[in-house]
Amino acid sequence: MLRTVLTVIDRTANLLGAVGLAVADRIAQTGREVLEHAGETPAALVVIGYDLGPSNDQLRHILGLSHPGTVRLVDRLVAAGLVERREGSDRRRVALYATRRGKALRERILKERLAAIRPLLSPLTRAEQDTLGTLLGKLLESVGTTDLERKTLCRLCDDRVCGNCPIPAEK
Amino acid sequence: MLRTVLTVIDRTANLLGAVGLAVADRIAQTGREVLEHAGETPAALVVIGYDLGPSNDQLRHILGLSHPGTVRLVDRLVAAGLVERREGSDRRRVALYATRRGKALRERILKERLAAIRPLLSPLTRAEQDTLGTLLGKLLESVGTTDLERKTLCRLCDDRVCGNCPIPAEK
DNA sequence: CCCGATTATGTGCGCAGCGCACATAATGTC
DNA sequence: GACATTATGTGCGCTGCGCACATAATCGGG
Repeated sequence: MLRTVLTVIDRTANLLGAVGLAVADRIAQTGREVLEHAGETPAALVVIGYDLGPSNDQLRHILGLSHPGTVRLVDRLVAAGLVERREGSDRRRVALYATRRGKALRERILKERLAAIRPLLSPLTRAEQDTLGTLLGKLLESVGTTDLERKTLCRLCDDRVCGNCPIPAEK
Repeated sequence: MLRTVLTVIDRTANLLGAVGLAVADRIAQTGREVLEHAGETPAALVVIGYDLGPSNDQLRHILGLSHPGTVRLVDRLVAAGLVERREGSDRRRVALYATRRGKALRERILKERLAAIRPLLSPLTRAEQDTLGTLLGKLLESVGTTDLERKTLCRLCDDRVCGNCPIPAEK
């Protein structure tokens, strides 16, 4: 009996795993198409594009990369003309800002990402979509305890379509 | 008004994107920890482990990789002693099978994957988890139209906790 | 006020994962 | 039996990333 209950829970977990994989696959593909770069590069552009001028180190923590990996990633974005390094509050820090072109591509990433996910919801009725949204919201609240974790979680989000996203919220 | 409705839908899509990213991150991490290999390598071991002796080419389509990429991936699995190449039905084909060690690691991957996802469901009540499962199931039904797409979708699934998974179902 | 600890960035180097172009072997087809 | 088709494997290079190390700026205590 207990066995059955556990199996049911795990069935849901397994389904969540499959959906998560499908979603991540689609997001990664749009990232490659729009940016011609993979890995955490799209997320980096989204985070930098909030215009808060994050340092290399802040970015690194959000993306969950090593420090050299982050430097090289920014190198690539700079070489592509999408990001520029400005002087930070401190003479050691850099402040990262998206260029005009970078912001335009960032817009496309966010737009295409939503466009890639949206069709997955189409088999559900409006009411079911609402229910799903509520459940996912509840689920997400408990995922990120620290502010950093929540920023990592939302590193590819479009904060304009989602109330109180943690990244731009706290300057 | 229409604007508002669209925003609500996109809010759900955005939340799904965040959850999907969180799930995929966790799955990828367990893959690295267990296997010390990243990318599609864990999925390959899971697919091969169904003991149907897939060819290199069948595997490649499921994983969505190029053919040389798949060969090298299998090379790595063979080098690690997790997979062996046997003679296929045809003298050109290879039939891939997991070794004893490969099967053991595959078990760990599946187990750790579920263990990584399960905590995400904990903020939901049992009833809510049930509802979520139903919604996700409905959503998944429409994702994979072809048999191949469904195999790709389920390439990391534990079919034992999830009724009618398409991969082992059709021999 | 200066000197060591800390913080932040950048570099040399290498490795994993993957794709393109090409080579080779086995099987169908006419 | 010649030729397209199918399936695997190789040479080569590129992207994304981490480790170890170097360097510059700031902080903190004597």
